[in-house]
Amino acid sequence: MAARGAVQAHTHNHKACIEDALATARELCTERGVQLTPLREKVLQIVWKSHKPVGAYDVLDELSRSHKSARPPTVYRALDFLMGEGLIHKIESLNAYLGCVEAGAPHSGHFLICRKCGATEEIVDPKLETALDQAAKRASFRAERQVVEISGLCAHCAG
Amino acid sequence: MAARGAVQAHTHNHKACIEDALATARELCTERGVQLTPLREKVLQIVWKSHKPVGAYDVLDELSRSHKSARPPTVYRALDFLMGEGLIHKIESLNAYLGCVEAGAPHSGHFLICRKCGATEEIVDPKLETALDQAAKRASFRAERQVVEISGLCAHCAG
DNA sequence: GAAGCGTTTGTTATGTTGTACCATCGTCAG
DNA sequence: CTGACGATGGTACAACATAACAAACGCTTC
Repeated sequence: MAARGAVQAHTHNHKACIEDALATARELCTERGVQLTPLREKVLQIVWKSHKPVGAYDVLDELSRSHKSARPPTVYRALDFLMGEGLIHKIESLNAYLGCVEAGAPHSGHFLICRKCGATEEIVDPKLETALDQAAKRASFRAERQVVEISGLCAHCAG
Repeated sequence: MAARGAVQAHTHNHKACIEDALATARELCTERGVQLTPLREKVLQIVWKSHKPVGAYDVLDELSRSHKSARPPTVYRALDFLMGEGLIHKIESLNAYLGCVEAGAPHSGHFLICRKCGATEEIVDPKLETALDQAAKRASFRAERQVVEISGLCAHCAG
């Protein structure tokens, strides 16, 4: 199995990566007694097609090929479900969605977004978690959700 | 003068706070040889009316009172200018804009957003900066911009 | 003061992202 | 059977943002 949390978008076996994500999603939904319907699974698959965040309307375009009746609410409902189950994240600075590499563990994701190639890596970094918690604590703030999106150039594009 | 970087939205003298921000903006623009026109200054003032992020269309509504010809591009151009000069920040998770408490020092802002009262505090935390830089570095990523938006409950609303 | 230029603003239209709302359909418990 | 619930179908619209071009303004130069 591919290492999680440190996926190298430019070098890994992506087919296995998608399969892995879908299998994990199926397991989690079964455990939780929620329905990963064909529609939802298809949307999850579309989001996982690359390691680049994908817009809701791009999902819609792709989804329309197999689900002619798909409309914006169709997509947003599926995306909301998937986010609720922690299977995807929304990248706020791009208004786009990305498969979660740590599905099952409830968390806000932290992302490195390459502005050149678009590849976006979800990082899991305990030190960063701690620093964020501490920063909130110092301000007497009760943190519930963290949006951390660092954009710049990935190792590949920075050359 | 109010402490910067640790403004307590529920307790401070906000009139002085706005005046201070506008004065700083005027100085900076003069130094830089860019024009803080009446329109731009008015938009800056509107954004600073509270410590809550304000949407572009809310700015438009308010701006329309004095500038009848104001349209969406009017507002977005002013907001773009103000962001370019580092006088305001965009809160990506809310699609809204907030006055910058550290105008003059180029930086990505880090924010604590109360989901109950909406008050949003820009924090300046060197440890957090370092943790973010380190996280990017560990992934061989060349960071250019950081979006850090922590939402939850402020000290006031958490009781 | 007229011509040329860059910056700012006016103006219309449109593109992109996201939701409200109600109808329909299937499944399952009572 | 029927009522409740979750999922999907479908229409319309709200909210956020930009493209493209015209007009006005200040400045310099001749």
